Amino acid sequence: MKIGELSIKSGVSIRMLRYYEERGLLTPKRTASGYRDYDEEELRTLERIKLLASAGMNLNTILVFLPCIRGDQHVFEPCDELIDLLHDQIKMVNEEVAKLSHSKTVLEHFLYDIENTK
Amino acid sequence: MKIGELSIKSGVSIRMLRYYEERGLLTPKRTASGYRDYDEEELRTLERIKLLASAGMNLNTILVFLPCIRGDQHVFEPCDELIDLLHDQIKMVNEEVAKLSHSKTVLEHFLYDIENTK
DNA sequence: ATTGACCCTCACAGCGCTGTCAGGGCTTAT
DNA sequence: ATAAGCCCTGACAGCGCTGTGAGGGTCAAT
Repeated sequence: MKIGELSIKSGVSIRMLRYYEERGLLTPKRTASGYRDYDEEELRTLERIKLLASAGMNLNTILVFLPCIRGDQHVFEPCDELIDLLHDQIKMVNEEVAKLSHSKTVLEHFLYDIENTK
Repeated sequence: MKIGELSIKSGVSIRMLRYYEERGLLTPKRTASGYRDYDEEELRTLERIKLLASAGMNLNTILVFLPCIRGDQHVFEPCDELIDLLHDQIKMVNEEVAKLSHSKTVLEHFLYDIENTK
């Protein structure tokens, strides 16, 4: 399957598909004329990438995490050391949430003040 | 007070103080020799900027919001139209939180799978 | 053979800050 | 007058993607 088709199937832009390849996340074969040629496995990999990205991982992190995940989203053996990475990631998310909840407090405080002033 | 002193007092880097000026958030006087000369009022303004920034506002937003806030963090009259802006901001924060909570779900799902696989 | 739709690579731009460096003046004390 | 320490402007770099454009092949149908 050529890049345009994959892009439509996956909802990932052509630009990004090429970028994923550049970063080593996808490695499609090439046709004689140099066109990228993706197979079904590649599509499944792409779904995994989207999943990991939706968990807030950047591409560097995904790159090390990716080999550890099967298409059905379960993890297999040789990746025990990634538990730490996962905990780090969760910690980052928690910190982000804490920050946002603080932001929200400040904003709501403003709103309260406005309504009590006018 | 010169920029270095303000930087230490406020905890804001010299680079950022100059940037705030460039963006119109601070307007210090100048000495005869061209040095920035900040007064106490400027320091108070800076505290307000920090507060707004901690609420997740970017400088563009702060720029329109700033004139509406007194040093004691209360809002005054002529800024009613900013209620919308505030609601928008809160909405953005809520969306961000929702996104993060989804991320966390995905991550915890991974963790669960790892622990049930090994 | 021509056209249109698709593909290729390379590379610049932009987000919203923030650091850092270069090249140069000012101030104060010795 | 010399040195240390501060200040000035201007400009480039980097984060982590993502879009877009240039310049140029390929493929399928007509």
